[in-house]
Amino acid sequence: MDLSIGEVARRSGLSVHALRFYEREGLFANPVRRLSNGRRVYHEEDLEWLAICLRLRSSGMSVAMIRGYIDLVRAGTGNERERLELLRRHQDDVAAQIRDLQVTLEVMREKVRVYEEHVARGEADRLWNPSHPDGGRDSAEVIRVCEAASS
Amino acid sequence: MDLSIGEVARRSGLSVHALRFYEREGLFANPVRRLSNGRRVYHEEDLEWLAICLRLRSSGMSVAMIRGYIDLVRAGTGNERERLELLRRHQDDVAAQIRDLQVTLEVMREKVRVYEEHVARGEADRLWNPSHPDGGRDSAEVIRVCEAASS
DNA sequence: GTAGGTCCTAGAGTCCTGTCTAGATCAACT
DNA sequence: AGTTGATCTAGACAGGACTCTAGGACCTAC
Repeated sequence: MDLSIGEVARRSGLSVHALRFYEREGLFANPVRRLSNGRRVYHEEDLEWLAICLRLRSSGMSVAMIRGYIDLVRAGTGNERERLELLRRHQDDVAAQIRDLQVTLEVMREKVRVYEEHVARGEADRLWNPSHPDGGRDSAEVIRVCEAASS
Repeated sequence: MDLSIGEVARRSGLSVHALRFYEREGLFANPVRRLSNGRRVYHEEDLEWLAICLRLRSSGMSVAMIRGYIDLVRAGTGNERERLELLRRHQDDVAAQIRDLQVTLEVMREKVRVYEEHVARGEADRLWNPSHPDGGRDSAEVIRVCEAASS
């Protein structure tokens, strides 16, 4: 049931360096135990916590903020409202990120649509006229087309 | 119609430092023009492009990738397929980010729900017994509760 | 007993994205 | 004339999150 740092690295996707770094930064709730020879010993629950940790990180919570949360947990009972506050703030933050990305996704879809048309038109031009003259179509126009997609 | 760097900073939300930095990094499609005294002159279309730029940045496209795109644009017609490829990749990337954040949001909601219950229970305990004894409820349990929310 | 693989620590290095500083120029008020 | 405020350049500095290095220990297998 004991896991070595290499094992945890393999299963969590973090590097052993990152695991030691996270430990130094105080991101483990229960301090990592050691064998008599100094080697770290992890358990399944550490992997579970790491999975959450990675989710928090990938959703934009900084290492410092995660430590803030863990510090509260370590402080024991009595600060649950604070933890809840922190979690709620991050929840709101994630929701805001999603909204923003959805707008961006629409912008990207529109830009891609415009470019697809442009490329299709280019292909058509080429079919008609294999020497594909530039005919006044320059990069400035394309940029304008791109910008139009954002409005 | 001409805009100073300060004006653009104010309206774009970027700092003047960042604007000069973006220029050095080649993020402007049409090179920024100068007055005879060396000061930069911007126009509305620069602001429009900056708005897109900020969207690309905030959706995780690196400065280097944006430059890659702009380099294609500057190279003129003929590489539209490449640009389209690049835009599509980012579109997919944004879609993936949204999916991931939606999972995270669910996890957060669950954690918040569990904590709300926990806090409510704590309040109830306190009502029953104002000296709020710890009664075996320690931080380890809370962590386990948190982790449970992620499975 | 020695080669290979995993691990340890402390601390240096890297990459990205800005941000800030110093010293100079220029235009506009007072 | 002097002060203020915006701008310029080149380059130093910063912060976040790793990533890597050096030098050493330890275990296993051949």
